[in-house]
Amino acid sequence: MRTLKYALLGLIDREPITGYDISKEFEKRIMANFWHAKHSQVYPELKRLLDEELISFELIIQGEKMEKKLYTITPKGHAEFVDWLLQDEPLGVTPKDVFRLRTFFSDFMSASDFERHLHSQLGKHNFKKDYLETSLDKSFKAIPKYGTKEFGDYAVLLGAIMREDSYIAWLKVCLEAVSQRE
Amino acid sequence: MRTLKYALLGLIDREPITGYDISKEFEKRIMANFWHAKHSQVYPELKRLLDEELISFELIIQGEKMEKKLYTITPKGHAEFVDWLLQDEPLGVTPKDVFRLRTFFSDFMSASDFERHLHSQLGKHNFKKDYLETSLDKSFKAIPKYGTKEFGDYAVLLGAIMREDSYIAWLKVCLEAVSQRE
DNA sequence: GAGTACATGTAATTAGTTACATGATTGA
DNA sequence: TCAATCATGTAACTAATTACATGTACTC
Repeated sequence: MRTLKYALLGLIDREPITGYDISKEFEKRIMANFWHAKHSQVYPELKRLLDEELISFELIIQGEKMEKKLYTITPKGHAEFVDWLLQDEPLGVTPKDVFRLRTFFSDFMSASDFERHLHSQLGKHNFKKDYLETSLDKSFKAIPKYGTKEFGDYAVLLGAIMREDSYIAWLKVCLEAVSQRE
Repeated sequence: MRTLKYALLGLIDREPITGYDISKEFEKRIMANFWHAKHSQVYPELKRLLDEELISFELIIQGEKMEKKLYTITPKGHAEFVDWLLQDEPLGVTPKDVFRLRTFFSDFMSASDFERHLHSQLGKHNFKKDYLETSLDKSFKAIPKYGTKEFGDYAVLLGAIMREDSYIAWLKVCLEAVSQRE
């Protein structure tokens, strides 16, 4: 389906960007909440998009001689991106989740081992939720208007928080059920 | 990380099962809510587990001459599985989500195109949620006790419903925000 | 001067998908 | 007898990760 292709085209369409900054976006910025790719996947894909004439770049010299490539989308690239954006896809496969897999097999664990697992997960998801909520509060004083980049940022960040909330609620229900065994 | 290996070992540890039934479990049964693999990935992995002596099989003749392989876990396989089960892993990467990706880029769409997308997603997730809720109601009259296979089934099914609820709630918030633009 | 972040790539391997391939059984 | 499902596999390809590889710039 080449989804990475469209993730890159969209990012570059937002504003000119380097491969390094694209990788950072996937690793720790807002996009990390719904897509990811290592730099070793990003650079070859950028080369491919260049070959397909969907993007172009300008060489920038940073400091004395360090080169960086600032990528810009071409009209052809923009057209392909918007075309993809409007497509309606069937619901994809449910995402894989190792912790749910462990939960499915929880009858092979003692109750105390499973409780330990649940507390550990709860801690991690609470931490992540707090981080996301702080990001939201810092970045948005009000709900951005639809049609702006900020709206996209806001919507996916809110979605990520709601996803964490739901995961945390599920973990608590599991904890409750385990602790109420006789 | 070879997670598929442990998914297979766990399933086989639950009760002896054929490769065909494992594939069905990943494609449309309860495991599909948190893991998946095509039969073309399952069969080679089963062969590998055989080589590693973690599982063994018994040939069953179905009808006149159709052969099927009923896999059983070995003591070595059980030990490796339980060892994996107790391990605590860091939170993995956030799952990829194409619809969230499209939402992130929603400023490249007209409001009506984005609304159409949201309604389409809403329909799909509502359908899935209804299906999951029906499954839960049909299979469980009461909350199963911890320590049974049924508890694992129940916990992950409940988690899947909560995940759908949360996704639906997010889609509704987005719809609200788009329709309230001036 | 040392450590961290910036910046860009390739190579080897593992994971996963799509397509190819074959044949038996069951129920309408 | 026809279609759906049962049942098992391999081949070719795409996607993604881990490891290798190199060098610059900035801050303390």
